[in-house]
Amino acid sequence: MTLKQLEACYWAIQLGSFAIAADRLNVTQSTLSKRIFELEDELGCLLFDRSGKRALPTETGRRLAEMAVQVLDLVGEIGRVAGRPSELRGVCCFGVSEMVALTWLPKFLLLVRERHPDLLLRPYVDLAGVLERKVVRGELDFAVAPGPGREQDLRRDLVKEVAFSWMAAPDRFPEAGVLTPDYLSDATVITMTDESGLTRSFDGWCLVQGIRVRKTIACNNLTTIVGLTIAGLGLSFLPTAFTESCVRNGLLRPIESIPSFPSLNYHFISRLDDQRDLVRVLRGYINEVADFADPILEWGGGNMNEMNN
Amino acid sequence: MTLKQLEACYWAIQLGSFAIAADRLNVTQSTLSKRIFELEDELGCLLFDRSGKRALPTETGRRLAEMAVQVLDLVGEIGRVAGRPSELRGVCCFGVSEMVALTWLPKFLLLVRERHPDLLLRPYVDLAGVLERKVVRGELDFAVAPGPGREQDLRRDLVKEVAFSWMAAPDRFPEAGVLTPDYLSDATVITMTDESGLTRSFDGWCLVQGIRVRKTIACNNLTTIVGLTIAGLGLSFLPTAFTESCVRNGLLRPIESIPSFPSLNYHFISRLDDQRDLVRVLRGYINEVADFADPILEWGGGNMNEMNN
DNA sequence: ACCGCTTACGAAAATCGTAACTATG
DNA sequence: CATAGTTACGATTTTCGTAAGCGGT
Repeated sequence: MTLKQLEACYWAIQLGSFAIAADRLNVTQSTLSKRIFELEDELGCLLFDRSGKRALPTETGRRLAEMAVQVLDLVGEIGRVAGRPSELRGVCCFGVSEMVALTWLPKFLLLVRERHPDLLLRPYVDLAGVLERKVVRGELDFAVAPGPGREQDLRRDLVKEVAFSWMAAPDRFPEAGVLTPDYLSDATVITMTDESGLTRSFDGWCLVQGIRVRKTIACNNLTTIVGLTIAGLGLSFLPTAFTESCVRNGLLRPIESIPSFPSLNYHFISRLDDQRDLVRVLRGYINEVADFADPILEWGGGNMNEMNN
Repeated sequence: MTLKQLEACYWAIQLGSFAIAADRLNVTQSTLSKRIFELEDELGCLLFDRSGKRALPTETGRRLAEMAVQVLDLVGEIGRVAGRPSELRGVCCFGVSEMVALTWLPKFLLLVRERHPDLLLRPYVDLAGVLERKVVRGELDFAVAPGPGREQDLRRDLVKEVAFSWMAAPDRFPEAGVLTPDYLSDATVITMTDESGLTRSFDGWCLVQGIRVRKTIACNNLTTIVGLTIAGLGLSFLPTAFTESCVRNGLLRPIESIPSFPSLNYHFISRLDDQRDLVRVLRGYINEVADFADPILEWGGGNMNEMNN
């Protein structure tokens, strides 16, 4: 019996698929299949029922997985206790919301490349809801996205509270004005599409305030929304820090609202059953970079100004 | 990190010697040394201090061993839960007292050879005290010997209570006599040597009875003692079952004593920290054969009778 | 000089991935 | 016919034992 076999069996059961488990362990499906077979062979009992299309774990398999995770946890702890510098290798697929991609991600990638040269990172940018589902399925190792999410059974660690505020092109909103529910119900609001954490937050806010917004433009791309807002197509709620340069350059004006738009908590989202060093270490790095990273975009180039008529 | 590495580190620390640990794991010292080095290399810290002659575990090494044993126990349990038939392989060195060697051992060896053809057994016959020390040192995987022993830190599982009685050649003791302390203090008693469990029991018995035996012949070989007793050189206390054929053939006569000689508990002796399947399974077999095995020797050949003058 | 551990090296075995294959829905 | 898992097979890698080496007592 080897640790690799136990690992293979455990993840195959947790993720419900040989293929996804193989991906996660950075081996081919053939290798994973063989490891599981070896384990079955040694134990002399079937761990999976292969009669159907998918391989379903048997009762024995499930019991084994429960014990296997204890073994794997212990082994991970041994490494930690011995003060191993956690040299991560292989491929790590993870998800980020667009705000994260445009602010924390670059520093994060630099940090990881510096500390773990043999780890290949594959960031995947999408809306929070999509990311969460992919983490649940095991297609992503983790995600950084605004919460609260819809999926249960995910571990969420607060990374940072991100302040949002309403924004508009300066000529679209009275200089000293305050955004009231009344005004809002008549204005065009540019939101992200449904799966987005921002939109979820917005919907909740409207519900609580009793506001019904009539005209919305929904777009799945935050950068585009900023562009549309700068172009004067409507109001939007945007991360304050993220749009700081726009405000500084006079492209956007933050608008006070009553009540103010709530800040949004960004989380490091991972599977509850995922005790891997990979996840633990990268979680730490995300926290590290979230405190300092600035947006990578400088808004306010010539073209933008030309659009802004 | 592999299970083999953890196993190597654990036993090297428990047994205090690479060489003995290697023996126990059925690998060469070179292999064990390399496994430990690989582990140290991966963890990036020393597990042993090699400055002296022996390799002494470092603090980190000791902590690792504590966690490693948990891992190994769990893995063993996984095998058990999955209903593995425990195919034992390699070499197993174990000790038996002479009584055991001449009664239970043959059936035990047959049983093991039948159920585990790939396991090579190396029985080693010696006195209980010697066996115990070798188990402590790790030179023997286990021993079957009469208790109570001297060594602490050994696990003792009762195998069987063995009845003893005083024996003498028929013409050396009055037919209907009863052995009294008085008589005993004047008679020649044939005992085993000091390290023997029988002798320990005898010494204890004398102490409690307040008997001081003046003339003793001490021999380290039970079969020889039987022969000496048959030859009429003195009294001895022998396992009742073991000498049954002698009594039947008129070579020995059991002598009632007041108080009677206590029975002796034979134990399966193993290290407290030894959770291996090997030990667990063989312990079961010993219990199995101890209930049925008869002595392999038939006493009473012609030569013996000639001696008995 | 002996004992205990390490190193060097070659043989044997295991591991792993590509690609072809089978079965299910 | 697309998806999920298995099998075949060859190449790389790992593992292991022999034998020599090395340092400490």
